[in-house]
Amino acid sequence: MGEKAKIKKQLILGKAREVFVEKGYKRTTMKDIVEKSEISRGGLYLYYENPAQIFLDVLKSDSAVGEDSFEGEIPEDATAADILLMFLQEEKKEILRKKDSLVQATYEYYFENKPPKRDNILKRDFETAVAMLEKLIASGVRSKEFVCKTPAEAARSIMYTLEGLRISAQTIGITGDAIDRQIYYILLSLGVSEK
Amino acid sequence: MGEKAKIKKQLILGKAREVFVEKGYKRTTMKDIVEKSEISRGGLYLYYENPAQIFLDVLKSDSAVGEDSFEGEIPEDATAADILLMFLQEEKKEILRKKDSLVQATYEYYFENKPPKRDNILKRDFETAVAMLEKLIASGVRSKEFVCKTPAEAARSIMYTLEGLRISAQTIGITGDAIDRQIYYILLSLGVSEK
Amino acid sequence: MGEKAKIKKQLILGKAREVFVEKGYKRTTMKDIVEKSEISRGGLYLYYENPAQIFLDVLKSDSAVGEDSFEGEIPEDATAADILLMFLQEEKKEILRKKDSLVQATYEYYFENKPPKRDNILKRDFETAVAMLEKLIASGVRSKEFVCKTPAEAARSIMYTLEGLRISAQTIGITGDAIDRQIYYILLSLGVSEK
Amino acid sequence: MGEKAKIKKQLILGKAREVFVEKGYKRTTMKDIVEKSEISRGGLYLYYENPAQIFLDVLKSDSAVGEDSFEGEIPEDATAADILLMFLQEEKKEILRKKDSLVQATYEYYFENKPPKRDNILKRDFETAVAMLEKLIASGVRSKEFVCKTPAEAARSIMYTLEGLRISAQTIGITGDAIDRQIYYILLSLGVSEK
DNA sequence: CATGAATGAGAGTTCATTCAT
DNA sequence: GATGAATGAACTCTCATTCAT
Repeated sequence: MGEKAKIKKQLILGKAREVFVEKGYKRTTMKDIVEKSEISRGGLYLYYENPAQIFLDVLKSDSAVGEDSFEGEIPEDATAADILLMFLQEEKKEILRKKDSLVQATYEYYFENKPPKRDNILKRDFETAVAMLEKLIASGVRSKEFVCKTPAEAARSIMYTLEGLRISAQTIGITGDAIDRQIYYILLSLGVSEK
Repeated sequence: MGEKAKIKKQLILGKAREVFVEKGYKRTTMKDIVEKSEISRGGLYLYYENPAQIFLDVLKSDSAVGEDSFEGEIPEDATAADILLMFLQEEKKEILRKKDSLVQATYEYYFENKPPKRDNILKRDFETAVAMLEKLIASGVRSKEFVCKTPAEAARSIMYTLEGLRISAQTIGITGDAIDRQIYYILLSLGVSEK
Repeated sequence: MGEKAKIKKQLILGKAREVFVEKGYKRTTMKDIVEKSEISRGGLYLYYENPAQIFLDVLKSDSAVGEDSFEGEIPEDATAADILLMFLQEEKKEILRKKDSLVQATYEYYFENKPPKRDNILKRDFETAVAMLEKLIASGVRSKEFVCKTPAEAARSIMYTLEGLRISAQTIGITGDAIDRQIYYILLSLGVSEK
Repeated sequence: MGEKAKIKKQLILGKAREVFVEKGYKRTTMKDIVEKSEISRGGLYLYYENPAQIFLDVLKSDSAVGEDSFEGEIPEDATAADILLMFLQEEKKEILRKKDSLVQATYEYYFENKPPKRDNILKRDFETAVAMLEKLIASGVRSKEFVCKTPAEAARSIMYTLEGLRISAQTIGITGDAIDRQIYYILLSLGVSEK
């Protein structure tokens, strides 16, 4: 029944995700998930021992989804600057998308459950993105599109800026324009002049 | 009366701050604050109606403290780059300081209590810092220390990066070295070469 | 499930009734009911959201009980005066019965929860009794037992008098004799002379 | 300082009355009275040991007011029927007057604090009114206005009816018309035909 | 006498978790 | 495996009452 269990878990996860998106992590109760999933109270415990476990699984499945969603859409002849711009604009959309976002819940979760070093999905995703950006920048430097002595730090800087924008969107609020200006500044810092 | 009440509020605030630092915002209960403050259950309600009110006051008093703490220490002959570096290193210390930090609680609070536009202390502090940095950068440009076409965006970029580092410290963890490298990259972006 | 729930509700209702009888409406706490019912604190909330809901259900079940309890006992050959007397003496018993009476709690409930027009059980019961009395008096008039030009008002007058006796029993106290004298006066007013 | 104390008590009583009228007996808290009276929390306890004592005093002062308020207004040449009608119409007004009425609070008080036999103000007032009515009816009988064999019971019947109307006004609601019809029925029962 | 800050018992309510069926 | 009724600890908040000033 490992098969059946997986299907059930998927079902729970999907519904739980909706709840987490809507209410964040802390405000979500087992009851909420039980009601959304149309599963029995006891049934939930057959698959998950506590709310944290559920959330972690939601996060995992989300992380898996995010990975390949980007790659496919890149045109053959795209320049490094094109790709970077695409990436940043994708991030912009996600930052502005308040609804249907796990951002808040994720932060909340990590506030409560301090980094278990390994198995820190957030960190893995972050590092993956950094590595990708670094390669991209390095390639842009090679093709003379970018000017950058430290692609590794540039990549990290971009990621921290995005992270800063993301959290700011949740707390102090942020406009699309403000993000655009930051995107512009990032490209500027890499020596890209015209837009 | 008003005087005494203020003193009592200060006392409660101090203790409440400790609790918020330790447990974050959501996990903190009135009971926690009551116990720490060595005040009676009902007594707390004489001064504050709910945890949100207490937290906001803690935040306010913290914001007030932060404001003037920096100014005094700047040497007369400090260059713009010196000052910027000092500011960034101050921030570094604060980012790394897990204990005695309200960061987490603050984010949690703003997750729950969405932007009251005005009176958003976080935003006000952010904008104040941006304005200060912008002036600093502009002055650095004038003195030929910095190269920067868009001081406003540069200032914001620095602030978003710091915000990204701050939240990362709470979620995926971060080292002092990593922050140093970002500081270095910021200066680099402003055209400062030797360190 | 629905079946079991109903049985449990009945059980709670029975115990809650005891508490309401003993302590009235306002002084009754959820805790009281919980303790009497030998149910858990949270358990009660599975069936009822607040004390008002419980009380209303107690009232409903009581109202249902009262309805048919009277009819069956009337002898075939009873005259209108006989029946009226029987009714009044039944009421007398109830008025004097301090213990096992929901009267006080009922009044208290309706003080707090002002007339929801429909669904006002008290009113419904009152009007039902008025209608019954009116028919009875009219029939008595036809059979020359009673003299009454306004059976509708006579019926209401009887009911208001009973209500007055009932509340007086709870506040200023009342004796069986006093009620008897009022019963006598009622019959007298309807032109019934010998007793 | 017995004099000063009395003045203070009067002040408290007046304000407390307002609160009791507005919120009833049980829902009224010491806090409410303190706030309305603009007296200190501790100060209240200097004069009254508990809410019951305050209410009883309010009731007493009210009872004193009611006593003489009626007598003065009777015209010299009024017949017994005139006076009775005046009395009943006065009562009607009071019954309909939901606001500015201590009725509910009074019932609530007597529910909680069972009749101390002596010193039952409610009873005393009731009996006073009964005695007055009895005299009135007897006088009416002598002047051939009324037909009544048992003025004592007639008087009591009127009072119970009024009591019934009063409580009904608070629970199931009642219209002015309905009261009028009862007044009409009372007069009819006393053999008064034209109105 | 008078004050009002402080107390603490106790009310209502919620929720993660268990366990008999 | 699956259910959902039941549990009880924990939380928020209120209020009569006290007592140092």
